[in-house]
Amino acid sequence: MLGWYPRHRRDLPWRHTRDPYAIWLSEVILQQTRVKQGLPYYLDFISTYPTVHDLATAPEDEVLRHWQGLGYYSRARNMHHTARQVVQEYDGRFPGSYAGLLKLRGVGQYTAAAIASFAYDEPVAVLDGNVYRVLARVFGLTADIAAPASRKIFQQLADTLIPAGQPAEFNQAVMEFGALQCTPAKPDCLFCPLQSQCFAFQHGMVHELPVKSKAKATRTRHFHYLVLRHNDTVYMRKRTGKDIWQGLYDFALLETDSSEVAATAVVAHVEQMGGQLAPNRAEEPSATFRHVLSHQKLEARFHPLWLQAPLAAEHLAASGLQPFTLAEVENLPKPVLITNFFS
DNA sequence: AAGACGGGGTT
DNA sequence: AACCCAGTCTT
Repeated sequence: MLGWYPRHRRDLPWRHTRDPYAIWLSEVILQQTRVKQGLPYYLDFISTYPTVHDLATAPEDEVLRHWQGLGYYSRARNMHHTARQVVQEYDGRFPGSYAGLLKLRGVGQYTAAAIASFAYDEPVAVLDGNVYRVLARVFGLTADIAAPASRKIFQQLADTLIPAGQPAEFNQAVMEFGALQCTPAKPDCLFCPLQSQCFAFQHGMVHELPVKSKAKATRTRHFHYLVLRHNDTVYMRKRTGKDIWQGLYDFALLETDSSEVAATAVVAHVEQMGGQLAPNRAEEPSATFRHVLSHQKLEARFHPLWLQAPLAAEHLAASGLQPFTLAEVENLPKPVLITNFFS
């Protein structure tokens, strides 16, 4: 690994720093995210918030707006919380050990190991999708990598493999090797330096390893968005609660179990929110927007609805709706589905 | 231990 | 359509 890595490593900005803040930022962004997708976000964040103090003092909406489109938005909310905590309770300095880092919200075993090894040279092995795959193939481990109980098998092995004094180099090497050489599909076994010692290659099991149980099927949800308008105002709502897209803005929502919704149900919902529809301004609902999440399929239709008068303050409070101009909407953090609707 | 949580790229 | 990605948190 240590021979392969210097010859193949990509030149990435977070590889030029030992600053735990910058490393933490990159690692949180890269959780469940490919380097290619995360790189522009990292560059934006590190330039907008060069220090943990800059991030800590930013409003949450602004942080989410910068995160928009990257997905798994709890990462951004947890990251923001941790920045504030580091400033307020840790005097602006990140914990200096794996155990200390693990206490931070949004920092799990992988991220704690990454920061501890990259920034502090602590000899703890990172275990991400790449490392699981490389170890399973090279050593012929058949434990189901989707099962939490399998982690300790891989972690124990990985920890013993770290060469003395080079945890940062080794951890990055294995991940890079998994990302570029020992890929999930069509790994480059022909030119692999581990060919002769790789269990999977020697036993013709490259495509059977790693073993990973399949995820549960996803469900389909039907969204009917009520796009309430009055003159230049559009009403939107910040999503709270335990559903998807916490902290992002969308419209008043009528969720049904089919792609159709009765016009009377739409009117009733508007009136329940204190709205009166303007006469003779009925518009057809949009075509269906399909949006796929990891665990849900969404089918959304947007119903343009013109109000006769602005919504009163008491009704805004009750429904959670807030009035915005289109220019303001631009700066709100929104799910990609909503962004697609506007464009 | 199992589910929830995004969006984009590859095969 | 299935799989995967520099995973973590909640239940």
